[in-house]
Amino acid sequence: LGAQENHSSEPYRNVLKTPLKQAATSPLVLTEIQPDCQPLTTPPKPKEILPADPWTPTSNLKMLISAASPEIRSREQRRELSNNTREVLQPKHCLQEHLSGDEYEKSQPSRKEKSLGLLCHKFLARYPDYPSTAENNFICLDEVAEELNVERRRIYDIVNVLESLHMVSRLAKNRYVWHGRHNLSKTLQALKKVGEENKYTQQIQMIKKREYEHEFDLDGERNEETARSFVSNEHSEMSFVELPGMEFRAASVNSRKDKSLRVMSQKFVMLFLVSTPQIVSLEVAAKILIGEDQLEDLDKSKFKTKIRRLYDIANVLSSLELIKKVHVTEERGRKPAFKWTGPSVLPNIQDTKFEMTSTTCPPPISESITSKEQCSKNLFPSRGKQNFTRHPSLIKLVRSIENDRRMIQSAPTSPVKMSASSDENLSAFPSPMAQVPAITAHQLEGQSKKAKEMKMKLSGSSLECNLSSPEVASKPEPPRSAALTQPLGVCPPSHSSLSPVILPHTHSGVSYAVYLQPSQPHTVTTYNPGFMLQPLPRANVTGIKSINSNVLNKITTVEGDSQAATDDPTKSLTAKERLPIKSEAPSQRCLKRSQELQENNLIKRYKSDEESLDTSLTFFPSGYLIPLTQCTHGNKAGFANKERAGMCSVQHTAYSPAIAGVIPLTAPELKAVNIPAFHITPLNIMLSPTSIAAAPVLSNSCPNSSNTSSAQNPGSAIMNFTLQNIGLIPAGVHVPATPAQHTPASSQPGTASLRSENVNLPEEKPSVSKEPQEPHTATENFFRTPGGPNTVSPLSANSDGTYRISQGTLYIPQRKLEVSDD
DNA sequence: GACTCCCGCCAAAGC
DNA sequence: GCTTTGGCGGGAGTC
Repeated sequence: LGAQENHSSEPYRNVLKTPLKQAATSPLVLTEIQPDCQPLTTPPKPKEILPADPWTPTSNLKMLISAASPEIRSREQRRELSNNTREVLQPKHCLQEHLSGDEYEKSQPSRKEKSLGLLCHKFLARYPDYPSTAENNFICLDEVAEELNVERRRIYDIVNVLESLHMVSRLAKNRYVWHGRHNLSKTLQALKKVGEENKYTQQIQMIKKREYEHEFDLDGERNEETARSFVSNEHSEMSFVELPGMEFRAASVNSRKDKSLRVMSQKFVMLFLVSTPQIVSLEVAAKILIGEDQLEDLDKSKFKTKIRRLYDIANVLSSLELIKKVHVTEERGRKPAFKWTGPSVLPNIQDTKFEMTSTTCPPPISESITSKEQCSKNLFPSRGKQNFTRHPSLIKLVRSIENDRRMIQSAPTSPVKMSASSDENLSAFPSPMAQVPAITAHQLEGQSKKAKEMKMKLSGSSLECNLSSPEVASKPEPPRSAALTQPLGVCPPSHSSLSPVILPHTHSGVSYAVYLQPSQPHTVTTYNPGFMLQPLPRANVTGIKSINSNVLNKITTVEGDSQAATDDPTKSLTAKERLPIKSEAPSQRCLKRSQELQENNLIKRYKSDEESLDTSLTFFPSGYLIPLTQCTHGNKAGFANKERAGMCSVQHTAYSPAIAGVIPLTAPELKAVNIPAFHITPLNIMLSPTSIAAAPVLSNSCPNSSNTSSAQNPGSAIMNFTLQNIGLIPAGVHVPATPAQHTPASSQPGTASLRSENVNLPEEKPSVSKEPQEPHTATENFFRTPGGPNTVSPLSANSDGTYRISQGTLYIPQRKLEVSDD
């Protein structure tokens, strides 16, 4: 068939392009004016023209686009041309015979002229973006293929991608219906949501992390944790995301769904929608798609095939002007990538509403999960299978999150008003879409929701900490003390005047984030030995946030688009969720490499990325919140109660969506990673009593925290005393706390003392404790000397009343900061 | 030599 | 059993 098609179409093609090759207008213009084009006239003999006037790609492009327009030729005319094609077939053959091989070759349209993108342009030119229902929007593949002079196979490529966006839908054999862009916004919203739920952001980060580690892998070892993640998702797959009323009925859709161009297209789009900036390299996309297939698919041929398909998809998406090709320059050179240029997909309004209110009055759970089910069909077909990025240890966390969520939602003070008018998604995804297994969707939702809740709370409680987020920054600044009354605290994602630094525990599991005064050098901690993390400018902070997206990305420039970075303010909030994937198996090697990278102009690159990432939110501003995450560390035992569990869940979600912070890690696993963003130099970290503000954040849930509700220890007392003294909590208000991190401060700007201790380490009093202790939990590991597991480094009191962190390791979500000695 | 991606084989699904 | 779909990868054109 293909041979026949080619055989007959080539002459036709020539007939079409000949009269148009002299068009002077640009392709785009031609596309616009096609409706006014006159019917094709009899083309001059190619023979006469070719020698003297060789076609240029541009002219051919113009010609082909124009030729493809349905307005140019009426159906009768097309039929006539088709007939003419047969008539001229013989002459063409004669031409071929008369022309030399080279000449005939030249007479053929160039490769570019036959590109899928161009073909798609022609295809799209046939139909209005927003067709009226009254119109006859049927598409007959045979007809289209004939009219566009291409094999039907090529039309399938286009249609499949269009199907993924619900711009067309299959009606019957060889027959489709054109929907145009009517469903596009809904589709994109659905895709974005599914993408978020599917943790594509984390997957991207994971891929980048792997790249990073591989690139600098000294011994060639594969990151076991990462590999395991891939394996665990070996059979993970995601089915086609449908919109109500547009479900696929053909068995073929499902039978080949796993590798369908449709599904691939949707996934590809999802990557853009969840990325910040919305630039996705083919390599990363291919790896993610492969990762969802099978681990063994990582072989080169499969990879190449995936890349081919992505090019196919990208060409169509480019024609739709949803993406645009760019290049990202990394350490290893230039890489092809695409930038999203389509419409901004606003956050799910329902979710937004939920975010805004759920902290105190979440909506009924059934309502909140509805859209999830509706927007994705069989997102996770196999409940037993794990999501791509979901580490096994996440399962428990997710469940606890859900339990907590349910509990919260069932609370008597939880009436949530859902704005019907704004809830487009609900109406957008009615019951027909409710095919997503509720549990997982719910779990995922719980995670994302909690993250959002945290964000909202933070934005409201952490003052102006989020300068890079206009929306957040503009919010009224609540009393500082209010932060303490809130169950959760979130680290402001970006540079702020108050940099969270310490997280003292409370018996209820609430820790506190202490922010460094803006005037203070945003020194967070030090890296041993003799290194210190130097604060980076805001842009750099952003870079830090995404050590994944930046450092790991190693993107230095984005060619072809000076505005590579997204600056859509609407993404600010969601960006908070896009925390880098937790370093699952960070190694010292990474740290070294980080330093190397640092020396290799990373800072400079961050600067170059400043613009592009300007609005990106980070969870690691220069003065930092030190989350004591360990909710899952060890287990559920850490969840002394649901409340705590919930808090922890939220924390995890907020600080490190995905697996970050939730995977039980051994001390060795808690090695530093993603450090490259910091400049490390020796320094003490101290906090001035007058320069700190505290916000409650999730506390750690020590596995052995059964005694967390026990009488307060000195650490708690000191913490309360300190908080009261600095006005962070009203006198009389007592924040029960387990002996944990405290926030002693000094008046010495630029330095801060940190303390960390575990409830189970009574000997580690908040004030002074120099007895090394084997870290048992993540919290303990927060301050651990690099020397070994038996070298917990508690704070030590200075003579001036400040506290000092001795050499050790400070863990921040997803990354470790080595604390050096004085 | 790497990047792009057209082309069409051929198998699965549909009818 | 024929037709429709569409996965797939060779290999050519382009950079």
